Amino acid sequence: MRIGELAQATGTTPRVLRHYEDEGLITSRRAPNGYRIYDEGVVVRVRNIRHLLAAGLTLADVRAFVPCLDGDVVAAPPSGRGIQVALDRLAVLEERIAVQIEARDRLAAALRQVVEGKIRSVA
Amino acid sequence: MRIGELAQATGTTPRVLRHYEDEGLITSRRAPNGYRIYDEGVVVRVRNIRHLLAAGLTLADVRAFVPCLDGDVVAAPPSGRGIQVALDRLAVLEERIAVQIEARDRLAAALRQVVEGKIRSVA
DNA sequence: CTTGACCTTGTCATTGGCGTCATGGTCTGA
DNA sequence: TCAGACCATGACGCCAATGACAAGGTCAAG
Repeated sequence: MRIGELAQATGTTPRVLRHYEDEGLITSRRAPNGYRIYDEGVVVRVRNIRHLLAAGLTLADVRAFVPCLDGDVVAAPPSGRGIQVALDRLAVLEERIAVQIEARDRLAAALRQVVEGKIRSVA
Repeated sequence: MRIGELAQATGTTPRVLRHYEDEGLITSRRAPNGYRIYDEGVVVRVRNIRHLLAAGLTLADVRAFVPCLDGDVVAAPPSGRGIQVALDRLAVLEERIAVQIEARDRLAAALRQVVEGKIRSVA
């Protein structure tokens, strides 16, 4: 299949697929005219990449999963290194969430005070 | 006071303060030699900016608070527009947090499955 | 007079995953 | 044979708040 078809099949864009290739996450053969040609299996591979991204990993993280991207990510477990990367990323996510929650609470608290002050001053 | 002193007094850097000035959040007089000169009050102002940033607002958001940055942010309530901006930003924060939590849960769930699979296959 | 600590403006780099041109080759159907 | 749909590479834009330079002026102390 060609890049446009793969894009449609995976809900992405040609731009995205070329980017993944630049990043070494997928590969392609070339037709005589230079067009990229993909095997059917790449569909699963791209979907797995999208799953990992949706789970909060970065493309760099995903590279650690390259060896097992062609199967079901869950069924075909990643290497120990892949798991380690995932655990690290999980920690990063937790940290980011904690920071944002703190920020939200600060903002909400300040806002509450302000609004209450306004209410009191009006009442 | 000069920029270096203000930076120290507010726990920032000269770079940051010039940026805030470019963004119209603080002002300064100039000494004959071109150096920026700040009033004491600017210290509070910068601290308030930092508070708002720490609360997850952007510099653009902070601009809506400019009129009330010289007092205690909580004691001197912002304009209705300021409150609206803060509320909008709060919604953005909530949304971002929700997305990240979802991502974290997905990753954690996938990881749990993988690890359990590994354990079962070993046991 | 010189070192060195301070200040000035201006500009590029960073982080991430793409979107969006710009420019040009390739192929297909009417 | 010509439009129009597809493909190629390459490079800049974005969002945000700085960090990190470069190249230069200013001033106090030794």
